[in-house]
Amino acid sequence: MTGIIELIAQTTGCCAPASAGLNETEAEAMSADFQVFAHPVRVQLLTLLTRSSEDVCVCDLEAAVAVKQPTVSYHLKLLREAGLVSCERRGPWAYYRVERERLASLKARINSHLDGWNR
Amino acid sequence: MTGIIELIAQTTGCCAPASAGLNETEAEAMSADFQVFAHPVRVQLLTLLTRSSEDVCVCDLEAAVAVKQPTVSYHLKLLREAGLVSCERRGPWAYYRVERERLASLKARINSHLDGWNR
DNA sequence: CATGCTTATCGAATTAATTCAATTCAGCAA
DNA sequence: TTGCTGAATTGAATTAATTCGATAAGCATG
Repeated sequence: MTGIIELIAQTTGCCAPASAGLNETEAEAMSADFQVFAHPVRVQLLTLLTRSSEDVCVCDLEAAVAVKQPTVSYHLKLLREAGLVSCERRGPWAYYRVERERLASLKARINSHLDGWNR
Repeated sequence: MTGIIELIAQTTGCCAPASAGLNETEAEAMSADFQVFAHPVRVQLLTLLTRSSEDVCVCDLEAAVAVKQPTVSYHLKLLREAGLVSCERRGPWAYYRVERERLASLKARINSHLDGWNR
């Protein structure tokens, strides 16, 4: 027997039963993964860090981007909270490095998100 | 002979010459690619569209997400401007579809961004 | 322990992104 | 035309993200 939804769909001439969607929580998790890379300064910082085999001093990071020190610190904090970088103090300086494992798993997750859009 | 920059670096005890960074324009282009997917509603819409072999009526898209019609329209516009979807009017309805080629090339671009962070 | 240096945090302002009621526009039917 | 329906746009408000001056916290040196 035909359900109400389908009947309505027939009546209105549009709107098929229900769609194979993503629930909001999944979608939020996915978009959050992309968010991390959705700002040029974070992209620059991450690029710099991944390209360096040594830990990088914050002053070098600051020198490489076009924003002031507190802003660099802010973006580094976001990257830290995302688990993508970690830091260590050596004397008055702070040295940052990429957490390559964590970055790799985020990349893997993003790849699987992208794969989900193959068809 | 040693340049001023290096001298200063030596003096301060930190800050190496210059770093293998990304220029701002490149970084902006990269982050813009991620931006597209950085909102749950766009992720939901795109998922729905890629999973459907048929064009999808806007009313179906609206039914699948938790925002009102103008908001859906707004996000569809962004996806359209990114070239990822296109639409066609059939009578009073609008039907959307993924532009799979465009989506594929964006995905490829994102993959190459991610690859750039391998080391 | 005062000073200077580097980085993190606070707080407040600015800017950008998102949301939706109201309206407009387009297509269709009477 | 008139009225109806679905979708886009407008405009204004809200919310989120970014920015940076000022300040604090940590460390080393004299």
